Amino acid sequence: MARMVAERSDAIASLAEVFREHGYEGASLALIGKATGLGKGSLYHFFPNGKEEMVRAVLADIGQWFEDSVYSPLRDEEDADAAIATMLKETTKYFRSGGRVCLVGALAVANTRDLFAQAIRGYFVGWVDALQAALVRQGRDVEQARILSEDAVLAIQGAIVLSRALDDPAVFQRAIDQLHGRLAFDGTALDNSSGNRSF
Amino acid sequence: MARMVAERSDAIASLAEVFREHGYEGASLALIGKATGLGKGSLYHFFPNGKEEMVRAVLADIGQWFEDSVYSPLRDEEDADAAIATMLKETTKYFRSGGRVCLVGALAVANTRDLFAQAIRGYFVGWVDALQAALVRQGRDVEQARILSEDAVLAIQGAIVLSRALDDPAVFQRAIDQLHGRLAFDGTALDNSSGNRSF
DNA sequence: TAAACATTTTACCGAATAGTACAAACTAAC
DNA sequence: GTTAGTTTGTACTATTCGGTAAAATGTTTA
Repeated sequence: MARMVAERSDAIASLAEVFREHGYEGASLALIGKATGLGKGSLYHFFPNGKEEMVRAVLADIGQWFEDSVYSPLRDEEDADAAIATMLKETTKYFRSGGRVCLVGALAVANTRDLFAQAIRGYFVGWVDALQAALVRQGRDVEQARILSEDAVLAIQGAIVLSRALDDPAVFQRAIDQLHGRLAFDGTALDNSSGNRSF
Repeated sequence: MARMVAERSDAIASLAEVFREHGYEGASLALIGKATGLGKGSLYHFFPNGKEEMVRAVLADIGQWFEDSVYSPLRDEEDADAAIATMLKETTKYFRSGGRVCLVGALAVANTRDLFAQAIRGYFVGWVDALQAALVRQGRDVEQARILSEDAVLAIQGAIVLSRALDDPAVFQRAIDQLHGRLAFDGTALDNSSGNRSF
């Protein structure tokens, strides 16, 4: 094997950034080449299927990062509140308080959605499910945990949109603080049985 | 003038749809021509500055619709609760339960954001301010109303993203229902004990 | 060293891109 | 019916697009 100095994985961080900033169609091979420092030949050597394969690699990388840094703690950490706090902290850092776009979210509202539908769905299903698990571990009702976890994930996506639109990171921060309050277990969750039977 | 059948304004609905579906860069003149039924000659006759002017016209049209159908009632309707219910109803219809993307939101997370920054900002500022006014009219604290209205607007944007990602209109609907509960004035708002928890 | 393989450079392709120029066709007013 | 102005079709730029081909260079293994 030749020198492994320039591996496929080395390019992925740059690829992620250029797709985040310019979208799928907006990221031309010229831009990609400039961002990665690789010529077309190298790019097509590492990603024979072109831009589509590059995005898939980026999505896989992003998915792995979230799995390790967010989903896994939410699912497995004993202290559910701590796992949720970690999620909010890591998410804030990752999205740079709304200064950084969520590539998956951006792809979800683009016309290229169908091409990556499975990966996009997996990203969000993983997030919602993991958060739901943590909320249930808090002692919440399964249904309420479902609603609440969907609510939290969409709030983060919306916070990115709004804080970018208003060009104000404080909007993102306030949304995260709101979520902190809404997701923290305050004991009242146990009281509301509202006739739900378990099965 | 020649046949008045084809006026500038007649094309705007089609333009809005094609930009919604394909984004700014993705909407080629070929697609635009097909969607509007106009050739390049006509398009550049009505919009001498090309795609940029088309998007500006679409954004102005969207802004006017929201002003009339949503912001104005929120600001001026005596019954604040009714105005909020109208907002949620009209919004659900407009975005087709998440099946239709918000062009302004999509532009906000695209690289073309800077080009339309003012219009994007105006759209969201108008929304948040109008909703805040309605919430204050309910008797809420100004600060809390601000937080709550930001929270609602970003939730709608996030609901579009998530429901599209999961390809499930029910997600959007649940988010709207949640908002209905959160925005309805239930008297507890005066206690100021909800929301903010220390951590 | 030499063969085997990995990587990169360079030149190239056809198609599609946004935008321009302008003559033809149409419509309304007189 | 003529004229003046509006709208549209067509042909045309110049550039960029994603992608291909293959020779050339580099690296590792034997």
